[in-house]
Amino acid sequence: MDAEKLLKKQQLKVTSQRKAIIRVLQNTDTVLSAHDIFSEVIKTLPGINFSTVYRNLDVLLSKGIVCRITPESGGVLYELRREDGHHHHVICKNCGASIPLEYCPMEDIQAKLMEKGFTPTEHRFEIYGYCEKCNKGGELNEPF
Amino acid sequence: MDAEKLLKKQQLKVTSQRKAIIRVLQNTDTVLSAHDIFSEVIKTLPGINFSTVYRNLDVLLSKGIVCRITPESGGVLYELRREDGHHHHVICKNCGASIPLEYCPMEDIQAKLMEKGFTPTEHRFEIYGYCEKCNKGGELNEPF
DNA sequence: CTAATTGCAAATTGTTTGCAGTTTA
DNA sequence: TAAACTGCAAACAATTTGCAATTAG
Repeated sequence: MDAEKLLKKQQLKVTSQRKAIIRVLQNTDTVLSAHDIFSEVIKTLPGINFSTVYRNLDVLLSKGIVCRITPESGGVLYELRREDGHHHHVICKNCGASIPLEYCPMEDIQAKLMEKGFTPTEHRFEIYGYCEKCNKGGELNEPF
Repeated sequence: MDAEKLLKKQQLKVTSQRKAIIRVLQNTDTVLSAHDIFSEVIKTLPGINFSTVYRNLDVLLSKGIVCRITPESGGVLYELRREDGHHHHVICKNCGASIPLEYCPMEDIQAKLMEKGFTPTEHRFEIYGYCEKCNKGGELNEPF
């Protein structure tokens, strides 16, 4: 779905800034920091401000258009949320590649938790490591 | 194990600040922010500085004495690392209670990832919700 | 005694806010 | 044209740093 449609669907005003941010996220299969996004967007929209990027990532997040990833090492990363249901991430520590994972561990333990009187509302499951490409050839970056 | 032994075992100098920080973590079963820890430690060690707390949390982390939790909602939380092997956390969003979980989802998919050429190095699995106590009675805090 | 550690103050980073002008629906 | 959105500059919170004095081994 293109940027404009995504925005309209969520009843958000269609601005050039929002379209640009979404396009950046659409044109990559890696997770990006707010800074990454800003420095990409500014190429096509030289006037844009950092606060606009932050504000829009927040609204996109609240509307479920993007999702947020917070690696143990710190920092906050974003990616476009896939429309096809709940899933988790496998993320390459070298190139940032984000691979969706269908498997969800909650199914296996939901019942057990409820038994103990704990009511789960959210969970996160993320896997970090090296993707096929980065495994093999060459130098590693370790950006996070 | 008492604070002093923990430090000696990791070949760290035993200072009153480090002992105090570890004791705070030992005397709770909830996850704590750096700020929480600081305001607790300062009660017994009035002169301690925030930077000392941060620096020491870093060394304790690197030595595996504490572990770090970063909820999706932001912020960084710490708790004493349990000695008994790998485990994950179930955390109450109301009172911060941290319940260890023996179950680890990696076993179930490790092989599948390797097949795809992905080499996992780390992972995280955290569950958030409400513990038995908070489920029932009373007002909720939602501190994170 | 020497290297590690601490307190202090200042710097830095990442993010958020108020406001006045601009744009979208 | 009203409400939403943006740029700007300033504020902010959390964390880090350099340095001189202190302390543990």
